[in-house]
This record gives sequence, C-alpha cells and structure tokens, in this order.
Amino acid sequence: MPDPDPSPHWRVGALSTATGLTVRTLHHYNQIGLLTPAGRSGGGHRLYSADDVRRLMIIVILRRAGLGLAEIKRVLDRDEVDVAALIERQTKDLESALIDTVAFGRRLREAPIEELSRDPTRVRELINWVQPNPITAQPVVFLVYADVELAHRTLIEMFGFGPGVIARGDDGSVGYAELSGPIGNIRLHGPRPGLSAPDPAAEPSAMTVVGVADVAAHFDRAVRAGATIERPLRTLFGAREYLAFDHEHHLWCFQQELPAGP
Amino acid sequence: MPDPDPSPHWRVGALSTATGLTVRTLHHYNQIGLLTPAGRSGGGHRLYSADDVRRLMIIVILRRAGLGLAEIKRVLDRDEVDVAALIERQTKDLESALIDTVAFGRRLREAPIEELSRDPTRVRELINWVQPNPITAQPVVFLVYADVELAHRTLIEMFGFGPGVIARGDDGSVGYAELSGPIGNIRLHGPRPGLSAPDPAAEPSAMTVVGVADVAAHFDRAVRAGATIERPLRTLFGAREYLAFDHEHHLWCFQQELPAGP
DNA sequence: TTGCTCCTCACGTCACGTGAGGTGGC
DNA sequence: TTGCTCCTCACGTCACGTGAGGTGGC
Repeated sequence: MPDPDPSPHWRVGALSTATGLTVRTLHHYNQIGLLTPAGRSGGGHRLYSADDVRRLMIIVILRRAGLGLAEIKRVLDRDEVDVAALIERQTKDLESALIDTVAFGRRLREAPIEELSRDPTRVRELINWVQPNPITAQPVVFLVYADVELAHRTLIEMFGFGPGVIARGDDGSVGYAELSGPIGNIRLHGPRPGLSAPDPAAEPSAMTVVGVADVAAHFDRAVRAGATIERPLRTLFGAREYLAFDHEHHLWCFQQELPAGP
Repeated sequence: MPDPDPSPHWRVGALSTATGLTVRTLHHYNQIGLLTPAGRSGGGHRLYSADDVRRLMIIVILRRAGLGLAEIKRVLDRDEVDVAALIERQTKDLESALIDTVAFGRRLREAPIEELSRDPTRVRELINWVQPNPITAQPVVFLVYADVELAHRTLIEMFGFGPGVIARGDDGSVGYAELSGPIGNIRLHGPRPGLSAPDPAAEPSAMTVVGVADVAAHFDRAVRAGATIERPLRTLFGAREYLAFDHEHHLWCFQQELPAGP
C-alpha cells in the first residue's frame, strides 16, 4: 500500500504550530540528525513528509518518557521502539511519583519540615518521598451485575465510560468486564456465591462517584439513555452533581467541580 | 526556643549520601549562593547546619516542582514559600499528566500512530495527549455507615487507611468523613433518605478493592482487629487477595500484585 | 605512609534560546 | 514595496558532570 500523499508538504512553521515545538527545536533535531526533513523547496525551505511527522511524534513521546535525544536516535534508527510499552512504563512512573508526592504532602501536614531537619536519619527518607503507607493503590470499584455483557454496553452508552477488557468463558458468556476511566478501572462481575446483583427494593448502602467534564450534558445523556434519576442536578459544596440508578439499580453520582467562587 | 544543636555538623559527603544529591550539586548550590553552608572547618571543609538541611529540603521540593534555581533562590530569600501549596500544585500536574498519558495509550491502541500522522488536523491533538473522554476523574468509593465517626476509627485500625477530613455538624455529630488512600479518598457518609447502612442479612452487590504492599501482614492485622473474613488468602490471576466484611458489613477486597511468573 | 574525604579551578555537555543578518515567494 | 516565513551561523544558558591537581585529619 503506497503512501497516499508521498510529497513532503509540511513546512517548519506549520509543523511548529501543529506540534507546539519551536522552530528552533526542529532545526536542532535536523542539525543532530534526529529528524531530517524528507525534502527541501527551491529556496532551501525544509519540507517534512507524513513519515517525518510520524517519526516526530515518536520522538516527542520518547522525550516525554525521559530519553535523551541521542538515545532516541539510536532507538529509532534500529527501529526498536515499542511505544505501547513506553507509555505503560511512563504511566507507572507518573503513578508512583503521584503517590509519593501525595504521601509527602500528608507527612508534611503531620510533621513539618522544621522538625524533620533536626533528625538526620529521616532526611533521606523524606527526600525520597517515602510512603510508609500499607495501602499502595487507588481503591477500585467492583460492581456485581446479573448480565455483565449488557451492563458493559449499557454503562458505556448511558454514562460515557470507555470500554475495557471483556473476559468470556468457554461457553461464550461474559463473567467479567472492565470500564476504563481516566486512570483506573471499574470492574463488573457476574453473580457468584456471596455476591449478587442489587435488589431494586432495597436501599443502596454505597455509590460510585465519578467526575465529569460537563455534568449538564452528562445528565441529559443519562436521561436519554434511560437512567433512573434519583436526585436531579444540584450544587453542593462547590460541585454540581446528580444521582442516578443504572438499569440494574446500582447507584451512581456524577459531579463536576466548579471553579472556586468568591 | 533556641536551636537544640546550633553547631554545624553536616559535611558534604554525609549530606550527599543522606539526600542522594551529588557533592558537585551541593558545590554548585554553594557557588550560585543558593545554599551557603553555615560554617567551614579549619581545613576549609563545608559544614552545614540543621537550618541548611531544612533549606536544602525545600530546595529539593521546589526543584521537583519545576522551578529554576534562580527562582528558588528568590522565593527562599523572600521567605515566600508555601510548600503545601506547591505540593498540591504538583499533585494536580502529575494527576493530569497521568490521565493524559493513560488516555493517550488508549487512543494509541484504537488508532496507531501510522494512521494519525496522515491526518494533519490531529497531530496537535495527539501530541497534546488530548482526551476526548467525558469522564475526567478517578471513580471514588462512597460508603454509608450508621456511625461515621466509629467507621472512620475502625477502618483506620482494621485496614490501615490513613485518616482524612472529618466534618462535624453543629451538634458535634459526624455526618461525613474521608479515608485517605495513596491518591484519592474513600468517602464515608451517614444514612440519609434513600441511602442506608448495609443490611447484614443481604448479600452485597459491590465491594471496594484496595491494593496493599503486604497482603499477608494486612490479613493478620484485619483478623486481629475483628474483621469478618469472607474468603481467606488465595492467589488469583497474578494477585494474592482476601475478602473481608468490616464491622458494618461493607465488603472489602485487599490484594497484592505478584511479580510476573514464568 | 596509605586511604579517605575534602578543596578549587575549569572545561564539557545537553537541549535548546536568542538574536544577527540575509533570502524568497505571495 | 511591504509582510511574512524561511534560512544559516553563532554565542548564550541552565544545571550540573567530569576530570585535573592538590590539601588535611584519622
């Protein structure tokens, strides 16, 4: 399959505004041989091809992942780049940096720097943002549905979640599925001994709270998709939120943080 | 209150191993006037005081927060540093970086770079790790307890959560509290119309899954604290886990990821 | 005396930033 | 002709790294 547009057409300025990189940065990448434009115009202007753009995008990804430009060049020239693995790696790094930073903030509140600096043995510990917390990961919501496959489809449509892993048994039935949120997942599971789908007659004792970008639009979408509104939109403690039951009577709360008022 | 140990005693090497910074870095900070040791020994060796160490720790924090050394100096010399606010800021930045990266990984799976690079209008979008996801935040667990104050105390003791905000009403009763996990929180709420504590006779339809550093130790702790074990420790899909009910019959799952086997 | 840690220059490096002075197509 | 974008040097900068050659207390 040939390239649908093999003529180089990107000029530095256009590529710069498109990517957010400076022109100088593109010049620099050219200079060190990291990204050589496919061609030049009559007047010597750099012209980048679609392949160049693709290469540049990988460069940006690898740079974000913390690689040096020389190393990026090596990796790209040997075609040894597994972007997916790099993203995963970076995700883990960000995750642990985030956890450490939060933990540090918490310790800071308990024991101000003032005191800690007097105790030499804790300096290293503190600077490494140590977390003596036994809990290591963000809590995950686990919900039981009678029909997991239907629930997966419905929740995507009704509440705008991203699709996730679906695990099928040998007979083709779905016993487990995931919804993908921005960071973690929501796990959907079929009934099993000791766990059953909610009883629509009983009052719920838990709900799942989810942040959304536009809660009014989200509310409309949920109503159209047939969600049972338990409490309509209202503003509470600096957030606008509503509560709704899904088709199997699990309770959800969707909320949007409002900008701090006067 | 005088400094309990006013004599400078930290030598560069000791401070270097304690903090993980190189000796050269400390020299550099001295050179640019960012961190001048309180004294010098007879032979001209740098001697850092406890105050110097405290200043260094703030420097490290601010550097992690992305400030340049010159700006750090300005901030410190004017004594204008609000470390807590900086930590909070950095937390938000890391959080959005994490969310963006995860979203990017997801889009990558749906539409490989190969195709995206052909579509000029999406380059910027992609490089900015755009997330067209309506869901913007990690789902949060919201649990109803008859006695929120007791639940807060019990869950800290039983499962090792960190304490969080406690909101008291005018009459001193606690209607809302939080447990702090590594990133987000678990919210505890008192009963209100439409929401009640779980019925111990009914089967649960949801549970909260939490990652821990040492699940065996965590299990022992929970047992000693009086948790009702629903299913003891077992290994499942590369994780070691157990299920337990707390004192008000909410169901929890604690798990520890195992290193990938052969 | 041997290690070890410390010292002060001082040049190198990495990923660009920042003009300086000039060219080329609409 | 006026803007605008593009070009090539080339020096600057930021936060150190990396020796080079020498000193000082156990």
